[in-house]
Amino acid sequence: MEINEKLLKPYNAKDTEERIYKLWEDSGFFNPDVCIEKGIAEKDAKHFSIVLPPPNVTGSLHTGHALMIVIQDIMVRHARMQGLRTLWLPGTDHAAIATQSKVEKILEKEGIRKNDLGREEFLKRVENFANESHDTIVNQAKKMGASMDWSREAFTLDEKRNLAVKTTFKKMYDDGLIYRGYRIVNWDPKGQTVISDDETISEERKSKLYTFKYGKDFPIAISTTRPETKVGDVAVAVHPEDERYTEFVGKEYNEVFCGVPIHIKIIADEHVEKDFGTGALGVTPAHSQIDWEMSQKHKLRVIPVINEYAKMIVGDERILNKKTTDARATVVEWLQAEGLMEKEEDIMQNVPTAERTGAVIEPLPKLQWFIDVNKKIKDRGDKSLKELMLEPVREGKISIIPDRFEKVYYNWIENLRDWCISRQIWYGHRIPVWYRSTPLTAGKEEIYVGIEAPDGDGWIQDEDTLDTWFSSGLWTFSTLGWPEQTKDLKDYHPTTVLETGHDILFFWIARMILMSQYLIGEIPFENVYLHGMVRTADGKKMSKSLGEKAIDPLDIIGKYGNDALRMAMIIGNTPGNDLKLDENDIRGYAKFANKIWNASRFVLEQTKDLDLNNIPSFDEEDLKDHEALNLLLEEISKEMGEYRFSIVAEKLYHYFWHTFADIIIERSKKKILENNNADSAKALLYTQLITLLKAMHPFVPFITEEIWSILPNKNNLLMVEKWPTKQ
RNA sequence: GCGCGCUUAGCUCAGUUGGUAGAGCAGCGCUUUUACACAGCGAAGGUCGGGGGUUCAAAUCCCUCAGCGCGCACCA
Repeated sequence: MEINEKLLKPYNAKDTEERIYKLWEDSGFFNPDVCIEKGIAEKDAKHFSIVLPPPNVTGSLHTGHALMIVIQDIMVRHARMQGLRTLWLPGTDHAAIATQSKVEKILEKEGIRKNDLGREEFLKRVENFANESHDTIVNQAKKMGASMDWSREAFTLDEKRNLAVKTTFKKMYDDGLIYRGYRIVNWDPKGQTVISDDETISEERKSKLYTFKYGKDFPIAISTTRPETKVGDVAVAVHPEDERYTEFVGKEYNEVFCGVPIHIKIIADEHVEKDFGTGALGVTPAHSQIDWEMSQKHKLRVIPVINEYAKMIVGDERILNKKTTDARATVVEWLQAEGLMEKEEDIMQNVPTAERTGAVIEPLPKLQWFIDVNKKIKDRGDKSLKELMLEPVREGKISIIPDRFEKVYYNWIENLRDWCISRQIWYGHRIPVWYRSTPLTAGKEEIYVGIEAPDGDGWIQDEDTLDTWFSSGLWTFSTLGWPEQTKDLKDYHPTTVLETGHDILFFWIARMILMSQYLIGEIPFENVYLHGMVRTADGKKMSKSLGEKAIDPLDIIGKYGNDALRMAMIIGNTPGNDLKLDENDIRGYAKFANKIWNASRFVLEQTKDLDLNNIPSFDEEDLKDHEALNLLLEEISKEMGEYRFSIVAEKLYHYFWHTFADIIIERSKKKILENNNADSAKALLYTQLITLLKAMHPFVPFITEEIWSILPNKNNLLMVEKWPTKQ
């Protein structure tokens, strides 16, 4: 047999990778049905399934996505080689707010506002953008070598997922878990929508704490950072045990605050901290969460004074229609002029901002849809959603890697409040609720909740859409066909591993556990593997705002090859810890690919006359190395099962280079040249190469598959060979 | 305020039941030997953040302090 001429040239990752991916894709082996049909996996083999955390259709994939694809592809390829029924299900996320605001920004450049277009036309634009992003993403994922079953691809906003969403909404509504309520919510004045608690980020900012009285004769001074909201005050709260103020509790006062008449009652409430400011708190029920709660308890009036654009809606020309920040300056001036201001001090304050738009959150009272996380659910053993989320992790049915995140998870659930799910944006799953008020309903509104629009005239559907995480929460089973009881659902759920970044533990993982436990009464996944954030060499979080410093995964792949990027992302990267990605490392692992290529060339040249049907036995020296590799296989097989990919990759790297290439190949040269146990040496070269190609395949799939394709007596693709065990 | 993580060779990081410190990259020296100069070989480099404790033995367990990072809560 002649040496394949490919081997005579240096390894060219760029040319090879595209060809190899096509080979895999055409083989159909990404689809477990094909694997079963062709005898790669047994029909009754254990399943191994992963749903891809769907990338947002907001553009393209970044290094974070590349990392997630690499880790999952390693798991999936390893499982497939073990003969498991292996499914990796891809998809994309409509990412409601993120995508809509992206398109709004693009339109803005053309001078178009979404209201100019109208809902329908705007949504068309968003869908076009989403489709383009989707195509880019799929293309990129393929370039990254992802062995996903594209035939099962899903989208969080396609028809099937929409049915899942509506079915869920209706069931939750019927069970009394979804309700409509008027209360203080996080309003994003820039995004013009409500957002959930988890979508806010608190930012530390310098701020001024003002201490003053409402009027000259008012007995108590209060402290606040937002004097402009005081036109909506209805009470002053003091601690019940604060002796300074006991005599005033229960008294009521009329004042005119910066031109606005206000009526203030002095109340006692344990929420108040005696030591903060003056120990007295002006209660603004419409614009503060805590004040709202106090107002409910003490039966106080709620007076909204700020609107959705963060502008004042009360007062005279000095403050009316002014932005809150401008109104604040006016009120401060007025307080100073009136001699009411007692103190102005600089403080550091944590201000909640919107995760997506960066705008300062304006707490506003609004009528929104919520999920009740505390209500006991009858057909779930009288447990609440909170308990359903907590239980499987506590009982070890779901294990989180690294396990320190279990504590974080518990802590989040303990502090969890009802989940606000309605959003005032256009792109997303429209809330399946219809309203009607007719003379017959006597001014009261009729409500209909259902999968389809109700019969009859006059019904108007809720304008709002659902929080994007509502549909994401269904992902492990909506992708498998639920609410239909499909074969896939039976075959692949609960999924084996959920692999994602630790930053979406609450957003997504918790919501998936909630939905799965509630809707189908089982866990969504057995294991959660959390990777860290990808950072640049100087420690910055990799993101587009970094511009040139951010590494584009496709650039890197073009330059050094996918296999090199994979090794750089896996070695030295442990779950939960951030990864600093340095181009130098990637360059280093490109050398490794080259080493594999050259060593393989040598082995294939030396063993071309080897009788593969009758491989000679090893001499004593070679037998030792044969057994050393067996030992290594034993170790790494165990470590693969423990998700210790960094260790495995490093061991394989080290063994291939410093044992196989440095020692075994070097020794074989001498033996073959001197014709001293040359057969044994050749046998060892060949068997070790075969074994190492298999073991390395999940980590460096392209180059190993390419070398495999050159081997004389292969019967199939390397990707479906059996994972090597002791021989 | 509560909690978590990190601190190991110049840089980036491994180090899972405690048993004489590991890898990659960079740097240094030598070698163009026919798989590979996208290489090989060799040497150098660390009181494992400080202090204390448990132990025959601690990077590893416990306490404490410090620096950095993160999460949650508060946010008048």
